[in-house]
Amino acid sequence: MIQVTLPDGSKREYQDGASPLDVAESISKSLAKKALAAKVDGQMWDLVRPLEGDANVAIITDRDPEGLELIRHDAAHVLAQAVQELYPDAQVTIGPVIDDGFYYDFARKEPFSTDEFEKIEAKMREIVDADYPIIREVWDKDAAIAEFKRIGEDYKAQIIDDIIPPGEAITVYKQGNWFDLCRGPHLPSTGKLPKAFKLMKLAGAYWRGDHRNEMLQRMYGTAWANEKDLKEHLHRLEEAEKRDHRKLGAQLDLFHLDGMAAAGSVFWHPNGFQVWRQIEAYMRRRLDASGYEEIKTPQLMDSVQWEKSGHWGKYRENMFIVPDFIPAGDEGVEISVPEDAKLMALKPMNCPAHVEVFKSGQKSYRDLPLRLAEFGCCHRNEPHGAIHGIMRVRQFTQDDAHIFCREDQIVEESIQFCRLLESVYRDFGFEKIAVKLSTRPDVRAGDDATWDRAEAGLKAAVDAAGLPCELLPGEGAFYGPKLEFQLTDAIGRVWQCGTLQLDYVLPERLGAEYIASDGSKQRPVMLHRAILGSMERFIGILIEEFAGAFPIWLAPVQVVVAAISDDAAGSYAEEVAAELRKAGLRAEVDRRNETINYKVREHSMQKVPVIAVVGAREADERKVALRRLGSNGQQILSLEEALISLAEEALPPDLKRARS
RNA sequence: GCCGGCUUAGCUCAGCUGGUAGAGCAUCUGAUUUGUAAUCAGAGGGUCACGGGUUCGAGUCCUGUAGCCGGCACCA
Repeated sequence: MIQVTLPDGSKREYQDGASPLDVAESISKSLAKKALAAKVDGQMWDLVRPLEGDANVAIITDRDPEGLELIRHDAAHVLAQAVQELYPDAQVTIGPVIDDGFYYDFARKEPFSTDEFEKIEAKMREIVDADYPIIREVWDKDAAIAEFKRIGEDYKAQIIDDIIPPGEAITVYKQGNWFDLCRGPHLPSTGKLPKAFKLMKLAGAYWRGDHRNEMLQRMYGTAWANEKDLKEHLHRLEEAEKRDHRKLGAQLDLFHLDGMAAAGSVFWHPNGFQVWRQIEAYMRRRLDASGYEEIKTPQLMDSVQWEKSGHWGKYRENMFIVPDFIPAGDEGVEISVPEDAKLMALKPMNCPAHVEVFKSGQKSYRDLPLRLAEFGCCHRNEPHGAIHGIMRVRQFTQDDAHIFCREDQIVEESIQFCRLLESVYRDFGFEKIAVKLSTRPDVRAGDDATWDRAEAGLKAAVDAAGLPCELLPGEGAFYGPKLEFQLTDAIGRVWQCGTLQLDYVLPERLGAEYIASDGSKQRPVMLHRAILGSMERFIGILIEEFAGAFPIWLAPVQVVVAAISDDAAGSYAEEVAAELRKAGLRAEVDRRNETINYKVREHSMQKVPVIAVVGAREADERKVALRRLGSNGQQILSLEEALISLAEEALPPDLKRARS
């Protein structure tokens, strides 16, 4: 007999060899029906796999997150089986579960087409209807390799060969006459897979994620416990698409991109640049209040400078190189660069220039920490496939700063930085910030004691700011550990925004030093840090976060004064707008010959936070009718009241705080 | 950079199996002077991304290039 403890703490006895399904059946018929798998002593377990002794058993259904994961994993297997039945020349590789679904990578000469999805989905449904039992088998490693090779599945054979230690057994799951290497667990049979799945897209993916390997064909799918959840998911995707910053950028006339004229660079329009200016002004105030000094450094620097910093050797491919010579002035004459022309490079980052500023003149320990900030415009020649809207561009402006300090100041500076960052993000409305701490890589500069201190310092800093933090062991830069602060776009893609990196190497390479209290020359430590990351990316994320409806302090146009008829209220509308501008608001007038319905609709779609409607009545009584974006009521105020309350409302969050 | 897809008016898109382009919105003009999400009418606007080919004839078929989109790789 074995004793099973259920999640509620109750204990039951079963025959030896009983499975979780027996446990479920003994509890209730309906539970047995809903059961997908089990958790045995915290480990996922097939429903019909016999228990191996006394255990804690929890039955997993599609209500559990683990259940949904099982469904998606099985959907991947069913997809693979379907594809192989339809296309016997396709080889299977891997097919994991991802957020909202799964994918499967196939090797096949001929490209798949999304036109074939319908056929594949139909075959998948057939496999579900066939209700093949999914059977777990334990195979010997060498036998498994031989078998997968025999049936022509070279990728599978290679996976087994590479990841399974010699002598260890592997598990194979069979459904019908199809089988796959898999750790499991799985549903008891294919009939248990809800048909709430859908193939979503095709993509290329390198075998084992290495660009030197051949490219496989990846099929992405989504799978849910029921039709309703699937529908909701698809609806969410549709809604998210409407928030795409590229779409809204055009609709709200914020910016445009032109891949022909300037691939990867943004043409900011008045509306978009107004948002930029508000953000920049806000950041300046925050930096000024936090002991930073703003500088401006050269866009182009001599290649010699980049050689010294080490970028020329390692990152030259990503830099824009500009030969320093005077080309022939005549039209039609082909330009040839003289061989002895000096080379310059557009800066891909600001650090070396900031070190130059630090180095000019003598620095004393009394000057530290020295915090040099710059809205630095950088150029990086990114691979063309990497460019994405305004999120990943080739010209971008970092809200960059470098803190030069003594080693014993690192922790305090890091804490201050994390607190500042947290407060800034909160002002922009971001509550959830993903923080990653990347620690020492295998190949690194500096001794372990220094790394210990540096890593502990960064950890202490995130803790002090009250931010949860995930460790990424081995992911740090070779010169120091780093913190990354990530935000998520409308469809769940994660973007790095803020960063804090410790650097002992660059001050050394470029010979930065200060005079210590004992008169000796010392190396400062350098903290690279950015809060927004890049203006472009951050604005892109803001657009998606707010679906284009910026909070009033950021909105390009804060108030539109719409006249009901030009004859009756046109000049009063001008007067109201002038007063609003005097009160510091960004206001526009709409006295076009259009109906008020039309104007309200248009400015609402342009996501203007406040529409001030004025007609004959308002002009007579010197009032305004305010209509807020997203509500259809109106608020009638005297002009004076409106000016005071709107000016207060439109104040940036930091200035609002300073008031109270 | 790699795999796949896409590219028709300022924008969103039609254009069947090849017979030299069409709608809505926007723009302009006129009428209307309007009370909270589209007033009516008229007009202008396209080398169908670009280059080459097949064909009597190409937006449509083939091919090359570029850009964009979705992933992958990259992201100091």
